[in-house]
Amino acid sequence: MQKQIEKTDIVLGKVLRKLRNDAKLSQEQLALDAGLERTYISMLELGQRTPTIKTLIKLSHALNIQLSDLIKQFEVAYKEHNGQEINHKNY
Amino acid sequence: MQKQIEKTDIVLGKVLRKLRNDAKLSQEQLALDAGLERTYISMLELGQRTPTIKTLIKLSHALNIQLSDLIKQFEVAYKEHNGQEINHKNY
DNA sequence: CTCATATTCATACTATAGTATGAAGACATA
DNA sequence: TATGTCTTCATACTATAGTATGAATATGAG
Repeated sequence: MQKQIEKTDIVLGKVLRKLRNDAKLSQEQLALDAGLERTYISMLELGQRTPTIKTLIKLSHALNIQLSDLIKQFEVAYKEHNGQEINHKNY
Repeated sequence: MQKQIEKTDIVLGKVLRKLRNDAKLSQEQLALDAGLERTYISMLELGQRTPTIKTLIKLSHALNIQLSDLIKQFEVAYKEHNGQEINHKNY
């Protein structure tokens, strides 16, 4: 019985990856800017970790975005993800 | 050297308490609705814990509010808290 | 192909989020 | 005083967030 990966984590990971790509940062650079670990960024983007609000604040700073905007994008992506599930394979 | 309580946690705790009072819920009722522990709600409101985004989602559902709205209120409260620090003792 | 950079995987570890229980304090109301 | 409801405190525990290191895999440029 391996660790269950939850949809919220998957969706959040995708949002974070998009924001990082938009900012043209590597995972390593983002990790440095946010004061986090290289591999932890990877795990977050893969939906294998659930960040605390403090970690999200660090990330939003490093990504030069408001935390509430990050969360808004998460909410939107979460709804879209729901709709997709009916007809698409998600990968 | 006791555990350092951080401002983000203090501010978030105050926001959560206000939202709960507005919703006219006891800590115990909110805990039940959100699927969390009675005492954990207390610790959150006292700024002694840093919730994950998953926990915040549970709380926002139980409080019948959008997560992004909760976060917005946090951001506003955080700025207000900054302003106060210059002239007031904060308690 | 080679070389460099970016990302993922594996593993082990430390710090802290969140559970669980009970008792102590606070604050009303009778 | 007493009784009930709500909140905090104390303590111990389990689950998981986040660190740390190195190697494996992927991707892209020359």
